[in-house]
Amino acid sequence: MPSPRGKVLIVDDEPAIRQMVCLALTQAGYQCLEAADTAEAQARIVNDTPDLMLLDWMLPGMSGIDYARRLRREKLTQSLPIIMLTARTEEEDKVRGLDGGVDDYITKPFSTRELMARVKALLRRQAPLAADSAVEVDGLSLDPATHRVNANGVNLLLGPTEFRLLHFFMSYPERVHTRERLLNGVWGDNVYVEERTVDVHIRRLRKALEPTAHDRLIQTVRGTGYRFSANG
Amino acid sequence: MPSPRGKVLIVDDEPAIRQMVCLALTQAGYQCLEAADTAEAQARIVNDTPDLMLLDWMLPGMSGIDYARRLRREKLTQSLPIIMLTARTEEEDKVRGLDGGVDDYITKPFSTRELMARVKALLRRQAPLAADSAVEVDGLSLDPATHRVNANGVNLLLGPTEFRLLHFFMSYPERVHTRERLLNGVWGDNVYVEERTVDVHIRRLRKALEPTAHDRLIQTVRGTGYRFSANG
DNA sequence: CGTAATGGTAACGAATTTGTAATATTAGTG
DNA sequence: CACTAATATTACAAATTCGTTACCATTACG
Repeated sequence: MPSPRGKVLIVDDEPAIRQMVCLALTQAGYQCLEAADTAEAQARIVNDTPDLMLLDWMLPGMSGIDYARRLRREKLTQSLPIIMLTARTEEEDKVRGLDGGVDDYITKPFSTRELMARVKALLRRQAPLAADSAVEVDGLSLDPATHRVNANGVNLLLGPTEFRLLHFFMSYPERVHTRERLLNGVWGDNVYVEERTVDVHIRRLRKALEPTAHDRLIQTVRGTGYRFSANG
Repeated sequence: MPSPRGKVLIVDDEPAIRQMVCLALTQAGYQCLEAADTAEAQARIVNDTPDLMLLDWMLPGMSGIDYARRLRREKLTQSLPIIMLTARTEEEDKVRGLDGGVDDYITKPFSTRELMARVKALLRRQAPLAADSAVEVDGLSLDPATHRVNANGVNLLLGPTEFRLLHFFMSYPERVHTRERLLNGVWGDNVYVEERTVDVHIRRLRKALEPTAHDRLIQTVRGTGYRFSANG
């Protein structure tokens, strides 16, 4: 099952299109919000703070271009990524000149694959860059760029979750983390997993660190959670 | 007044488009060259050595795609970054399969903002890999200039995609590359191809490197992607 | 025009990973 | 020293990820 990646608002007066787009978005792991006109869109923006907007060029009342312009003027929506949906029948020249600060265009009819690619690309461009600098504690080093863990020169092999868990620990050492905090930081915010599952992955991480005795860095804080610390 | 950042050649038979693009490029500090067809383009390339080319998909005489292919075969233009301008009215399926010798695609209508972003991104990204210098790792050498791969003195035969894939790997060794990253770097941005396709080409590259056991350099990083590394 | 390359996708099985439950062990407390 | 709550460990089935092959479409080339 895909994990949530972001909220996308589709603004289009045709229910069929909204439905199709939403289905594709949902299957790709995005949360989908719908609006049939600019008034609804405005409400969605205020209440649900979408991460990206798909905006139809033609809308009843106010045109998509005019709406995009207005959004660019408002502080709240100034940096909201917008992908404009244009109909092929529109004159290309018309659309071209009316660039209202839109980030990308998609021309109908479009394939869901193309739509997904553009949504993904735009969201990534927007997302803050993940700090992937290497961390090192007490002879144990982890490098996100090469995805390698090294203990006193020996290469250690970790599973994906153990790798993320260790990365989290090494990024925030010397601090007690509750299981809930670990679940949020390592598994993701909206993931439902039993808290006991953390214990199991702690076990797996410890076992992986055993060969070089670095499992001592992971300490149990009874009644609270776990801590990663170089000090006994 | 912005300082010159590079020479960009726009090849399009519509004067209006050339003019619009050139205006935007000039304002952004690039030097702009124009060509209405492939003959003019050829002259510009020889005389002015542009750093990047914007190439219309449809041109009188020879199509942009065919021209791009030819450029890829010529030594002089082999590594000239190309952004293809495609009209959405073209069948999408046609465009999709077309050889990835092209570095990026932009679909008309496009915003000048998008165009600038892609030009900038491509020029910046091109810098490190643009060097035609040969790469060598652990007895395996690849020479972009002669388009040859050599393993312990034995000449290896790779398909075009496998060659680019290996080139990318050897240019950025040790780092993990997600499938998405590989698609962007090897196939070109904005090309809609399934991520699993990467697996297949990894397989083909591995098979090609098997005779000299250099397939060991390509490592799977489960849950993330692939890595090219001389270290176990 | 036919034949060989080449490229992308689907599909199936193998290997790995993951979450949960069941069981064992430990630490804290009176 | 027992008793309890919290954590550790193990086992296992479900889910995911990857390797591999086969297949079809397209292109290059004789």
